Amino acid sequence: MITMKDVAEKAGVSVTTVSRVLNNRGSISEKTRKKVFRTIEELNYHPNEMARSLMTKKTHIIGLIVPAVDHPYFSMVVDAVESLCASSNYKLLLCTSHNSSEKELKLSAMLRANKVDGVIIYSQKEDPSPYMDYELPVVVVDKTLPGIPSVLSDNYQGGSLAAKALIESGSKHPIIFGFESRKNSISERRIAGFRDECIRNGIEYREYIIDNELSINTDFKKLDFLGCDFDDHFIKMLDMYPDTDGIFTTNEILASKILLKLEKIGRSVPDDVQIIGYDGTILSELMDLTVVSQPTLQICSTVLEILFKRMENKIVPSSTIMPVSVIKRGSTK
Amino acid sequence: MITMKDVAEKAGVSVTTVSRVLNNRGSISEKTRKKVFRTIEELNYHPNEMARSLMTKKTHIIGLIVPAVDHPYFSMVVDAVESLCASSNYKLLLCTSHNSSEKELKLSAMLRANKVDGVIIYSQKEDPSPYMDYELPVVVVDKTLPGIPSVLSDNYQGGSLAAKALIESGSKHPIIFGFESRKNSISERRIAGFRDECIRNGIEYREYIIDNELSINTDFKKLDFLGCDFDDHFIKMLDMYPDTDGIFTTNEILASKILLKLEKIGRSVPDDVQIIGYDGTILSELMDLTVVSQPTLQICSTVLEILFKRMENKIVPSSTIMPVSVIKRGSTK
DNA sequence: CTGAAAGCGCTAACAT
DNA sequence: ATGTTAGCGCTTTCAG
Repeated sequence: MITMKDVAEKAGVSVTTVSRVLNNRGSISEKTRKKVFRTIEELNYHPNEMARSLMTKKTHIIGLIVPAVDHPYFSMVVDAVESLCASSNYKLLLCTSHNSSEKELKLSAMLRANKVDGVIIYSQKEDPSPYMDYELPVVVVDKTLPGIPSVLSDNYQGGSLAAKALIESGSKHPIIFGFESRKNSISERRIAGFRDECIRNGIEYREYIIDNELSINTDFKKLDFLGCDFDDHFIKMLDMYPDTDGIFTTNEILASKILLKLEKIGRSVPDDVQIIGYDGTILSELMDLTVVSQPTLQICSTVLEILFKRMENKIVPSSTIMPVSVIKRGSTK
Repeated sequence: MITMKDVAEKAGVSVTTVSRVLNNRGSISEKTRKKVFRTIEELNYHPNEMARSLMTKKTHIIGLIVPAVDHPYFSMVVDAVESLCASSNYKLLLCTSHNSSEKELKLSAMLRANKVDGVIIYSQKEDPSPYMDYELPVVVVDKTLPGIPSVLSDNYQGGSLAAKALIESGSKHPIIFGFESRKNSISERRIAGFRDECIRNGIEYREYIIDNELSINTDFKKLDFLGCDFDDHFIKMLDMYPDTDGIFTTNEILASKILLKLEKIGRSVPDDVQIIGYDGTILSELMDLTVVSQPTLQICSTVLEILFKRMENKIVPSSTIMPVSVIKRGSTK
């Protein structure tokens, strides 16, 4: 392995000079600069960023913890964060927590040990204490954690917009179908928004919520919970509320499943039943699904903006809420 | 920031001893070990992995370059690689090349500078020379590059299986619809397999290939090429071949678009026209699409296996081909 | 069983 | 304009 020392010796200068040439610091005669660059070429030398980091105490690496990458929404998030990092000359160390709070803790410790410059977490934790004396700038997303800056989209508004969209396009008996309503979760806010909007419009509020420890993200591929799979739950719901003519789900995957299932049992979408999902990834586009769309790119760029500010010890908002919007497609009238 | 020196001083031992305790090397009296661990706790000390890497010359980081994360197939890949890395105690530095050969080059140089232990590339390059004197172990995926170990799925077989599936379920006039047939590309192999299988079965080979510099991955969200969008091309194809009763596309996104489009223009799937896509991500599952499915997890684990071997300077196969299979769903009979 | 000293590859005062 | 020296936080001989 070629080091700066090798270059210095071969070029007949000191390592400091080589360092100066490379970092464009101080003043160097054009002659030595040329010579150094030539030797660098000849030796095919590449500076060691790790060694540099050890001195500068900056790795230019951002750590990102998401529940899974293999999920349309988070793949969008990861893509956005990576692109934004790259354009600010940062690199991305990517971790998946698989919705495990313990894994998240281990990963954040690992990121600290690896001296990343900042961390973004789609957190599972309810307890902020591990991040209080964490030493590293952190931003949590899709959740508020006391004392930690957070960025969320307006989930309450999302639920409300969904109800409004359904009602405005003629649904008399809308229902929300989904899972997980832990206090303070994003699902819970979406549900609340939906409920309140129904009530405001004088429409009976209906829900079919599968209260499950496994959230959608853990096992979104199976969608199999409490020993009872999606089909069973869905049929059960239709039995309970046979006059259902509008369904809101707190994510797109479930909405897609429902779309398919309804067609299979001979109920037409959107004429018979309307569907509105949540997220706004490529999936909803390809399925022609009406959705509440999150401004993912803007969310991520806000997150990074805040993280970068925190890295410079600037004051940042303790919480930032981004507005959502409805994208109307073929699953609603 | 707490360093080993702080721990050593407070515990009244040398840094060597602290290092030994941490790495479980040499022999340490139970008493000092206890004392050191206690001090570490008290001081909330966390070893600096960067500094350690500088000595050990191992970062335990793997670099991965994919065209995009925001794509169902690659999000699956990234998820698989990350999980496999994590279970081998490696971390993942994720990069996107956006199908640019120059970006790929810059990224691979960056990864080398950051002293990752190995690199996995979904490469865009035709020229292997940058990776010949790269110093780092590399594995390329979905492409062969002379002199660089590669892992691919059997794209020819995939095309052939697609044709076979279509023909066996009654298609008399199958066609392949897609883009990019650059020599040696994976699409080209899929097309070749499809063509040969048609010929073997005495069926007229038909294709509608949009030969485009922009590959599917670059702009898969728009699917808009040569100033002519998907709809135009698709309608043009149906005009050219009105008796089409089976369509094979070299990816799932296109297949999904086609599925929707056919329904819109009143042609029923699979009764009127059958569709078979390629990849086998969550998308095909949700769209109830028959596909040629890649064994993504196995591919990724093979890639890592080879990479780890290369990192130990073991001999590895120059190329490994994995078999694909058809998953039958609702878009074929 | 423990410590002193050297050094990983680089940057940053401080000289000259 | 350039070199000398002293580290960054850690591991690793080599002594004792």
